[in-house]
Amino acid sequence: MQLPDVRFRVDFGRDAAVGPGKIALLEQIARGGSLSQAGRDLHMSYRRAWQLLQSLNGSFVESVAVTARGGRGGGGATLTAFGRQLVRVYREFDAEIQARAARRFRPIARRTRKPAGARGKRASVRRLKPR
Amino acid sequence: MQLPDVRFRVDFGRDAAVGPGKIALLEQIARGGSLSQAGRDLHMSYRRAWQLLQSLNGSFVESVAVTARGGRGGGGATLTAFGRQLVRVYREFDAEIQARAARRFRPIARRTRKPAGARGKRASVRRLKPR
DNA sequence: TAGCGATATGTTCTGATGAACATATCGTCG
DNA sequence: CGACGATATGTTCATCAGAACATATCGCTA
Repeated sequence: MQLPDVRFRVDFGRDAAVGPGKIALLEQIARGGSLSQAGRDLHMSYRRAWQLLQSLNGSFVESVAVTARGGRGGGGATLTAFGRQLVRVYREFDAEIQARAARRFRPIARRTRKPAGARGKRASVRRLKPR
Repeated sequence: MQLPDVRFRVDFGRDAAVGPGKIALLEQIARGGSLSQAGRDLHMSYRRAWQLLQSLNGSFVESVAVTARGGRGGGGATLTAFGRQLVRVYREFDAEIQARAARRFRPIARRTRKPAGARGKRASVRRLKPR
């Protein structure tokens, strides 16, 4: 019996929303100090990473990350205090939600259908979406 | 200051997931007793409604709704007890999440940027995405 | 038994999203 | 000053989900 996983995003009216992708990006920026590096780590194009950050910075009156061009290392990106707060709040909420979902959906989760041949017995491996 | 709205879906391993769309569909089925009618109400094609229901019924060991062809009215669809339970649990969880998000994200929500000209003062109306 | 309304399911078209590619620009350091 | 590494941003291409369209089928009812 595996626990349910809740994927969510928080909408702040009109055109301001935060979901798993943007938060993961911020976390990678915090870790590597670079937007392009974060993009590579998350297997997304630099353009996409840049767009997500643009969206975030445009969603709030305060930026979540600042970027620098040129200089030592060619540039870089750093989270602001507000950006770090956003990540923290999101992760706290995330943890809370997962825990509560596990309890609420227990009776439902135990009635999910097994993926065809998941019962101890190993069945013919069907490869789906072979990319 | 408008409250944040959390959109989420619950993943039960591999290929079983429930989100706002499927739940709304079940609610409409419960209301109208018809799959095609539910599709019209939710502005989705009958095909899509049918596929969502297929997906749901295939996700659990027990069906969430049963359908009938022919007969008085041409047929119909009805939620099972399990289907009603799923909707109930989801909605309870939903309400809980919205309430908790409102508290957690209060400091974030109050820093969202206004959609340009939302401050009492009416500014030049810029029409975005004129459809 | 013919007709109706709803379910069932295949096929095709289309719009949106992201990937991929291509440059331009910036500022420090050797 | 020239090169390097990272940000900044436009353009084009591929991919996929959903819409739209098209039938087939079922079984009560008139």
